[in-house]
Amino acid sequence: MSSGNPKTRKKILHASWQLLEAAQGREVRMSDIARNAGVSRQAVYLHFPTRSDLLIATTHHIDEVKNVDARLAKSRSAATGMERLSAFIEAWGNYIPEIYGVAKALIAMSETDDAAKLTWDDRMQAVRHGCRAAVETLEKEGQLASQHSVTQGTDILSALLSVQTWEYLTINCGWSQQFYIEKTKVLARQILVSGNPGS
Amino acid sequence: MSSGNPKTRKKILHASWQLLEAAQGREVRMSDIARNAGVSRQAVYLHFPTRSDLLIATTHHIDEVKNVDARLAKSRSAATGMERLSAFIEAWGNYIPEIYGVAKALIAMSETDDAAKLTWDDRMQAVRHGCRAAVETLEKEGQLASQHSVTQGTDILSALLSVQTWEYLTINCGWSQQFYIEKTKVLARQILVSGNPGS
DNA sequence: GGAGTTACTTTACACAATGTCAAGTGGAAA
DNA sequence: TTTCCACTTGACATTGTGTAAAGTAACTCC
Repeated sequence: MSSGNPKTRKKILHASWQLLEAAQGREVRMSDIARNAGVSRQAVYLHFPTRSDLLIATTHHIDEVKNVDARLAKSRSAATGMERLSAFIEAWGNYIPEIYGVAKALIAMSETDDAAKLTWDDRMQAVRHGCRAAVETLEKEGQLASQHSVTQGTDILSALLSVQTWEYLTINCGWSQQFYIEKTKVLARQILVSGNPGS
Repeated sequence: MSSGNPKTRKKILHASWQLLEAAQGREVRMSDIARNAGVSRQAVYLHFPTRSDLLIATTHHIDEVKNVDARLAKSRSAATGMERLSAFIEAWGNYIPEIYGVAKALIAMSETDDAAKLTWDDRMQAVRHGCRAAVETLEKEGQLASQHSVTQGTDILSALLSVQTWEYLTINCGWSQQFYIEKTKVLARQILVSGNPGS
């Protein structure tokens, strides 16, 4: 963060982002990123001491550009728990494909790198907060299905909204993005809302 | 398969299995496996030309020892769709922790190795078959929730029973194995069974 | 305008892990 | 006794990450 020209830093982050999205997180080397950014491999290491640092910075960079926080926060203004649930599923669910490549790389890195794991866990924590807010609202309205506590409902909803589940349903099962969003809303209602009004 | 003493092969497979389970799939090198098996690193390469081959063989070896097929098939003898659902969730859900370490390694390998990907996809296909059989039975009984088709129900159930979802709920959320099984049964009923009798 | 600073390039190398190669060994079978 | 088999030993190629050090071009400050 301290050393180097911010313009070069941005060039590197942009190249990293672009390549990771294009390759869906796979087989993107430091040298590929350097070449694509039009700088030497060592310039990358001047800005980001390790691959993990670069992946983490790329994640934060995308968050900033795409303004995730604001997008997720929007769901908080919904009036009812049901609306809040839908709004959050839309906000996060539609964000996943935009970060999928980088997320994949970061998840893979998490297996061996603690800093990467912290960054990803932090991200998941933010999603959990959104989930919990929706589930808590349902509970206050007396609408939460009796089968689950607030915490359990949060666990289940965030599992449903995990990148891994998104990946399985869209990429492996062939669901379209729109279908994934609609279906996830239906599932969340079936699971979390008492009386279960369905689709 | 052709060359080498079958006893040595088994020693290697056993060491591989043991180490992968202990390390939960992370940071297990060919040399670690060789040392643990009491053979030279090159002996491992004589039996398994690549790391991917060894992981694949280890997966098959565990399946054989643990007799997965028989365990999964057992659910097919259940009378009703609901019972079939429960039996399959128990059979597969309780198998996951037994293969988790090797599964993790194989999934990681799948990112870069086509043969590993084929092996893992094949495994997932077997799970899907079990899921589909249960969902189809529900449908024939007129019990399948109207929100989902057989294929969609299969997609959802297999997502719920994925290793990744198991990992998230047990390891990240702290659910016990037993709780995971019971909760997954409740979820499957909420999602798939019309009228939704609950827990 | 010369000295120093900054940001980057170039080149070289250390290191870890996979995978290859070839010569050697020890025991069992012909 | 010779031959073969299964394995060992040790050397090496390759790929990717990360480090180190010298060089360069532009810009800044007296």
